[in-house]
Amino acid sequence: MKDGPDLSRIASLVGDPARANMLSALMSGTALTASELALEAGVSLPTASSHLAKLSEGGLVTVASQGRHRYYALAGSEVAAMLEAISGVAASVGPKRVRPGPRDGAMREARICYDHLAGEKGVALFDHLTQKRLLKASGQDAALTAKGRAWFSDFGIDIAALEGRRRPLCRACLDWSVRRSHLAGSLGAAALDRMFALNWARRESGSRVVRFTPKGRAEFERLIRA
Amino acid sequence: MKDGPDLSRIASLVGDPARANMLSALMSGTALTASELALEAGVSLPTASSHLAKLSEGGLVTVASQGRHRYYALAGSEVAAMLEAISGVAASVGPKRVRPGPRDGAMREARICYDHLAGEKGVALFDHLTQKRLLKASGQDAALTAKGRAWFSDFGIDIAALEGRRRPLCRACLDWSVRRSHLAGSLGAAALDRMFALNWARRESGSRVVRFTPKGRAEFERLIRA
DNA sequence: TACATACTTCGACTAATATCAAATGATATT
DNA sequence: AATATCATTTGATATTAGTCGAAGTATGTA
Repeated sequence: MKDGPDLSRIASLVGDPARANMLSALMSGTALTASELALEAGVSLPTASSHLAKLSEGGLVTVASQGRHRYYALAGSEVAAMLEAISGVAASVGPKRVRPGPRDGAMREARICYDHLAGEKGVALFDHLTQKRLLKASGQDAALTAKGRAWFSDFGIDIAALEGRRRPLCRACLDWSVRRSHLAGSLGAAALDRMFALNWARRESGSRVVRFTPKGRAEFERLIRA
Repeated sequence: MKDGPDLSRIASLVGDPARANMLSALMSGTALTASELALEAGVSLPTASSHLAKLSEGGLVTVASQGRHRYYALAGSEVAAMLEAISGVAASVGPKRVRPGPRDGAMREARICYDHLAGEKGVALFDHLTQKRLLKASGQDAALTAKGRAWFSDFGIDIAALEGRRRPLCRACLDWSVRRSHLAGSLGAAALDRMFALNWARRESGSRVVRFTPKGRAEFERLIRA
């Protein structure tokens, strides 16, 4: 039938285990060097380089040369959304999860999705926002209400500064672990940054896990109960 | 890192051109036989059969034997949503669309997405519903308001009958051609059925295109202007 | 200039898989 | 029963694509 865009070209890029591992690693939102990605994928440097060339050629990742390093990153939040969608199917038709190890538990509670908070914590925040009518979501689009702007200002986020940019302020991103939405967009990124700044949580190095401090957990609870 | 579910397993299933064509064809929502899918994919019957076995094994399609035919269909709306997400990336990083032929134009205006209406018409309906507060959408989830229930009843849809089933009533599905959401779920399917019953539109055989009649176009306009 | 680090390209090997013809199995029609 | 249709299985082939060692390029450091 040949309708629509070429599915298989994109899908086959994700279809190789080494490349899928690299993309998964890049879901952390941080740009990584070719060596780091090689390690992540468990392949040699030349192999990784070849894969990265394909991903780059295919438009799934971007590359930025900085000195003798080359930093690779996901090409955009659309790519991230696609990866989450595939993860969702993979989880549902699934590999009969043998045993959800402790790492999986932590990932499910809170993790980085590209550059914002995902997992149960992320979904809880999103639910609070929509329920209290601070955020009006419609499909993948979302918009702050007047009350919502005030709420985020109280939280210490300068919304006006974010609105200047090309990137949409609010976005709803579907969560593979919980099957519900969490807040993405520049506001989602800013919210996570703020939590890091407040020392509510910190990133676990070398993974997507976001680990909340006891104090942070309590403060977060208060935030979404208020 | 090996986190989350196995991306590459699912992606590689979509990554073969023959299989991708089959899945695209199944996006029409109708179940198709192995022979039809072989034709669609441009491969021999044995080859198609082998691909279908893989897709079935992988959980992307279901099969129902009926006499000497075996009808294949997408395993669920989750799979359909994933395919749309991949299409979205494919369209955006894109194949530099040479020339959007007439068929592409018709597909963009109105097409079947699994079993509901997609394209500009589908998005227009969804926008109307949320704007008039007939539907409350939050991420991928959506729910009818009281006003919304009345509205759909007026349109001739028995909502109570739909609610009995396991399938969610309302769902927001992201549209690759327009990059916005349209109405999915059992209600989305019922709405499209109703339009067919009212003779507002009919399917173009052998494609996903939904072609509106002049009368149907006018009635549809009135419906979402009211 | 010499040397080290980060990465890519080249070349050869290997493994995986898409492909179809022919045979087999299963179901309907006569 | 005999025959025709639809589909899967088998087996054999060919192409693709992932893999890494070795060599080459580019950038930073001594």
